[in-house]
Amino acid sequence: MAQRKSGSTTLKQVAERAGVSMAAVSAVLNSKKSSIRISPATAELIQQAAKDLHYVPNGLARSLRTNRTNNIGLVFENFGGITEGQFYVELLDGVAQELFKNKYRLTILPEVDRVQPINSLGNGLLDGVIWCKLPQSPDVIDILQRCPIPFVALHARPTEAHEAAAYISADNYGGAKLAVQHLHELGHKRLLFILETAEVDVPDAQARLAGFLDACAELNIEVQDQDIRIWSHDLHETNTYFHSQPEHTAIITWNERTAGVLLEHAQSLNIQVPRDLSVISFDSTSFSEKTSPRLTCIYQPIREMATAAVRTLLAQINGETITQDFEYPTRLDLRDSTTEPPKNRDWSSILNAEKSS
Amino acid sequence: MAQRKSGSTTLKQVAERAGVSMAAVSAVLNSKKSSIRISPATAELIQQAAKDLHYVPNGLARSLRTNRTNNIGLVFENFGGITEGQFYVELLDGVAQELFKNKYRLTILPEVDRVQPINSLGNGLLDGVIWCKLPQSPDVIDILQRCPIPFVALHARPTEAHEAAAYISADNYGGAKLAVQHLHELGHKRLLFILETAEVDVPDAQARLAGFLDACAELNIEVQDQDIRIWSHDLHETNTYFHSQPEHTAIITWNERTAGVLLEHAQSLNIQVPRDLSVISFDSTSFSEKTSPRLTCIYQPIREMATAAVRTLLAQINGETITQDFEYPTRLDLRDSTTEPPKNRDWSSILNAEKSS
DNA sequence: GTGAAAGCGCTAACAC
DNA sequence: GTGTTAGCGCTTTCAC
Repeated sequence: MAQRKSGSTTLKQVAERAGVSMAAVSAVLNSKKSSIRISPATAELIQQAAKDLHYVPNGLARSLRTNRTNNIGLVFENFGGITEGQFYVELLDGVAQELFKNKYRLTILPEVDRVQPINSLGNGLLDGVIWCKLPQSPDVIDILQRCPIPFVALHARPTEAHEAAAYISADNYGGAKLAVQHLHELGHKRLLFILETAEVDVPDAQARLAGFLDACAELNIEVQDQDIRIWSHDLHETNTYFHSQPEHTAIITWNERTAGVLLEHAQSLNIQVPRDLSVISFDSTSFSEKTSPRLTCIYQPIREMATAAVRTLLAQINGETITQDFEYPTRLDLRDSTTEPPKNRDWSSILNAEKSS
Repeated sequence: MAQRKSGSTTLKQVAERAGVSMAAVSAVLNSKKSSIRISPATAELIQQAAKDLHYVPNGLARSLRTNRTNNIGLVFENFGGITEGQFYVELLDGVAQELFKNKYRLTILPEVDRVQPINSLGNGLLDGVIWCKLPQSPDVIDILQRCPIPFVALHARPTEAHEAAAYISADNYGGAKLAVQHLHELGHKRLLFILETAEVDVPDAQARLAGFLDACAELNIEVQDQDIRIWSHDLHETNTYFHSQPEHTAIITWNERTAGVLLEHAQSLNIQVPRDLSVISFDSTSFSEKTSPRLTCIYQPIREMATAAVRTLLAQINGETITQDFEYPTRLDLRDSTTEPPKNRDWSSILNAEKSS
């Protein structure tokens, strides 16, 4: 056994020292509208005793009694894998700040056990849960319906278990459309749409893909099979791609990191963005100001969404049953990585120049 | 009052349904070497009853009883302000992964109340604490000595309250020296050392500054007052600096974000890095591969340090009283942002070219 | 106004 | 081997 927090003083000891009852101590220290009233003199006495003894209330016991923990859980599936980039920093920070402001603590949950999900969610430790990028699989719907505590899905879209949770999402469908429209207005006719292997199943991906396809259909942009790709970005996909001398004049990427990798590769191959190739990404955090060229992006308000998720959750915890969904609008953040399509792009001379250099 | 997790089944109900005692249920479900032994038949019966009732143990009650929460706290002072960049992502992810592997949960703590710090640390909710960038102020030392739970300081150096905690740090002193040596070997004689306003008081900053000064002294590099600056990077410090036509031929920055901002500004002013100016930064995460030019860095093993912090803490929690400190070596990661000092740098022509463009 | 006592759900020591 | 019971530390109802 380790040296434990066993030595700590209890409420009982404070009561004894002050010569009053436990109830009196509890009432004074919680300073709530209690049924009992304490004279200022004894209140002062109690305060002093508590101070003398360095009394600190045990949160476990209090929570057990009150059924309140002031602690909410945040689920990141794949936390370890995809935390690269500004997206998760802003999301996490947004959630944390809003929580702290309201005197709540934040617990990060590892992947929720799909077999015994309730073990993490229903064990009394959490007042509520925010689940990022909630997948739409049947087992998750099952979890939702059996979840005994308030639940908010962030960056996810309503499922069949719609009434069991509130959903906070960005208009990814509309965002993808904006991207296509922007490229269409610039004159692009052949687009590449890239998804990320690790996140191909998240709700945002499906929405963006749908938006891409619909916008292309509306604007008479032809879409072939090879115009939609799923990359892991750890193989030589990019090199292979460029050396296949593709017809695409513009690429829509999954996120800024993905775009960053692409920009790097392009640069090393002597491909100039946006002159030879336009690139547009999702998210639009401070990262997109740091790439060269700066990234044109579809913006989604990551931080606001995080704040909204917390507010919705806390409202639910406080008994408001409105499980209103929110879909945040996206917009185009124009920077320097998109322009008109190249007139006479000659892949071989571009790639040859690279070899000779 | 909200709809609460009150409806959940208790161990008692399971016992009743299985027709056995509570003790039997507890023993079976915890499957520990208990003093009591259960026949396989009744064990099966109990398992079934628990399953039928969707029983999930209440963690609050269990922790209250066992004095164990399987939850550790992570303190980020300034969490909101300085979370930009890869440093915190790697740190956080490193801590989280190692914790999850050991069946611990992670709670993020907002700024610890300096007046009543024990309220967050001694309230029974946490088995231990990791405090990032622990400052060396007297009140913090006081907190340390009164902290009732195991404590590890990450990215911090031993204070007077040395025996009260374990310290995990990188050799920032040596790292700063490496940076100066590298620049010295390239021929630089006038160096600028930049610190960050928000973090000028963290232990790493002091160590780096000391390393910088000592290395310069050893290598006969002159250091004047204006060669050490504290920037907030939200003003026009950089512009003012460059337009003052400084003599420095190389800059050592606080972190990659800082360096990134600097690179951007330089580029917009037509200053070419590293031809006109060498830049070297601390940290060396994946970010430094994405800048243009790629950043030469002093590497510190952020993730390993996070892992070590968790391991040390868990060891302490399990009763090992060794509060061994670790100082991780740093190294130079050579990339493209440093080279020999410019021979005849003409600020006016560089900055004029910018105006005309 | 104040104090005694019940009990949140669980575990572990101790009788059977 | 199995069941009974005493609390962990707190809040809150109910008599005084």
